[in-house]
Amino acid sequence: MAKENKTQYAILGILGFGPMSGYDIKKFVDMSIGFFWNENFGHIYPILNRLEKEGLVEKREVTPRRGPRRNVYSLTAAGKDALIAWLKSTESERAVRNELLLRIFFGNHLSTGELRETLLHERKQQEARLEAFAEVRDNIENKYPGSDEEKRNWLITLEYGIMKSKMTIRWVDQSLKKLE
Amino acid sequence: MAKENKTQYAILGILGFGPMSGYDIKKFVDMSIGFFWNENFGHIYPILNRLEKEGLVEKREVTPRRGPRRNVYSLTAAGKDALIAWLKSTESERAVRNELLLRIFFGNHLSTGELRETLLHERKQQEARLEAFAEVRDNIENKYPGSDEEKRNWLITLEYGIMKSKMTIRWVDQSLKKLE
DNA sequence: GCCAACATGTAATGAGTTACATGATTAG
DNA sequence: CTAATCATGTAACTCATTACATGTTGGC
Repeated sequence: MAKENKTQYAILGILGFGPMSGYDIKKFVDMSIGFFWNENFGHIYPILNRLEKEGLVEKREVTPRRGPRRNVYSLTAAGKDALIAWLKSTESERAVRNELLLRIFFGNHLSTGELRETLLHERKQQEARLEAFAEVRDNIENKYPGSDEEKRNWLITLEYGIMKSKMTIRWVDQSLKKLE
Repeated sequence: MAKENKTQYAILGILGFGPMSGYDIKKFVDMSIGFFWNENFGHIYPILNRLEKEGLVEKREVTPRRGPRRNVYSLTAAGKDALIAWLKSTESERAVRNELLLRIFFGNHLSTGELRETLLHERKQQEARLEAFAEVRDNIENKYPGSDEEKRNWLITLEYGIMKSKMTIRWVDQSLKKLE
């Protein structure tokens, strides 16, 4: 089990909510944690295969009378152990890279107007995110059938997103003042 | 010029402050923008070579009477153009991945105590960052010989770091309350 | 009939990290 | 003398993205 591969932990964690196909996993990511996590098929399918070989997930082929065949995966006991081990570990993220800050840092090559545009573009994006968060909250509170604990944890991650967007907007506004 | 490669833009931007060796570039990153950007030699040297072939930077070999030989690179006109084109562009970052939030989202596999530990560990890290920022500010205000404009932009990026750490600490505290 | 959504997979490529290899100089 | 810092580079590897290939089903 390659330690640095984060996709595998995301997959194990998502299978912790119940058996799913690779296709389902991608949908799950996009619809619930898409605002702070991304995955793609070209990575999900090979890793599901590897996890199966390692005995961390179990494959069951489902061939319905109608519709294409699906591979439904579920967590094994070993898979749950691996998931929990990672959850308890406190390795920090290795790559710290903020492209926006890099652009600002090199901003002396731009005019003040162009720098303002860069900041305002970011502001717009954060405002759009804030609007999207309303929909996520609606999903959690009304459409999601999980336990209170699961909802609480989801809301905590959502709150992080909201606070970060609001903070970024505040930062843009005070930075624009500094450019005057 | 491969579009997705961010290291190349970081290198061009840093050479915008003056001619430097690959070694200098790494030091520069670590000492100034290390809190939001990272680079390593295994990537810097090959990319400097490629940028030279593409005519975006110019190499000058310096062999001092004492000390090892150095390759000092400087921005060409084409290099500056490429830098400015990237600065003006507004492609957003592709990979959005927050490992801490992923752990929280899967937190139903941990006890409340273990979840609290995860949050408190993050809180400690952010407090350490806040202390480190004091040193960065000192660097900017007292040791850095650049223009006022350069200092202002640097301080703006620093302020982002400070606000984000403070926000994260607030988020941890209110999340801990939700776990009670 | 056609497009969107369902469903799985591979191949090519690129980005970035880590380990390794080499050698000079300086400070303690 | 030895450790740290200066200085450059390559090789092996992993992670992730994108494009491609293939086929089904349901709705308009």
